[in-house]
Amino acid sequence: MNKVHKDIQPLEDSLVKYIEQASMVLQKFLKETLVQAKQDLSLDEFNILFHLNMQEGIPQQWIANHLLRDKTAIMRYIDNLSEKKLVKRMPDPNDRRVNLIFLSQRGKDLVLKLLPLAKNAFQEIEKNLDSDDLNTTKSILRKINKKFHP
Amino acid sequence: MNKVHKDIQPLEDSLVKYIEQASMVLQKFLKETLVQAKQDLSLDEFNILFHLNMQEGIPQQWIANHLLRDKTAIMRYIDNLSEKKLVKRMPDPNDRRVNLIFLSQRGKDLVLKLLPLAKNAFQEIEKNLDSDDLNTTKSILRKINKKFHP
DNA sequence: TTGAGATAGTATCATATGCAACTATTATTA
DNA sequence: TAATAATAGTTGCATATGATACTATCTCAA
Repeated sequence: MNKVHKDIQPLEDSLVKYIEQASMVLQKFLKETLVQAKQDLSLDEFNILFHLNMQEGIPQQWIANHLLRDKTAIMRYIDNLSEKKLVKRMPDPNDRRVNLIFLSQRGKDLVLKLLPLAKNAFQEIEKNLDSDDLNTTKSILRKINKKFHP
Repeated sequence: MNKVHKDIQPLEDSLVKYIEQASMVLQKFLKETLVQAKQDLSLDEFNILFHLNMQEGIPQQWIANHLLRDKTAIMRYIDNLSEKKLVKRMPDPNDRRVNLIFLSQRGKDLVLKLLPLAKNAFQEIEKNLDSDDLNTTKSILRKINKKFHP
């Protein structure tokens, strides 16, 4: 663990690497938060519930695009959430191919219960970081996201 | 897809969300780059090869810590890379529990071949982004990574 | 209006991944 | 020193995930 080739070192200091690392450590942190809250939910399921709290009646495919996941994965998450009576599928009257996903009352209650936890976790992440720098970071990441997922 | 609850909207604009998204779109982009290069390598395997090019003779556990993956995953990657004769395991003379991983000549050649591709991809990602802002972003992400993975 | 192609959701399969248990070895401490 | 704990690597198992192919429905153009 000694020899270091300097001409390759720059890849180590790359934005990509930092993003990947941050993504992983934050996922672990958020997973632990969910475990501590004793919720048997994956991060994606959690995410779906929060989306539904903002926008009810969205098609599975829309969720898949938004979360950048395969639609089969979304399908299974909705299956699980549905079994837990947290969401329900309703046929779209305008397009019979589509299921619109809605939160059940139980789902709404759960989101309201988890919201403070999520906010705490998010605040914990941004704590002690300069707010101008945070905005710069968000702006850069937004640009990257738009560029590669227009 | 119409009603939006404003009090929850802030979670949408969170740093975490941007990081997760960026991580996903960049992973997809880099995977495609690897596919186009006709290399049957996972991103993690690719990553391991690059690490080894900088620091030869590292234990599997060290790679696992550094890449934030389970050691069993690393084990399997090393198995694969080993079958492809890109790396070799050597017993650590100072600690007989440890395997030190080395690049083979074949592995070194492959890294040298892939290095320009990686650099291109990385430049493509950072293209048209203000370099001061990029540095700010890296700094913020470094702080987050250090905080959650000390 | 009809037929080709696109799209949403689903089922199936192969693979990837993480967890827990196990072995061999090393470190710690009583 | 002897006994206990910790660590690296491995194996097996359960689950997660993505690719593919399929059905039903819709869109669009000839």
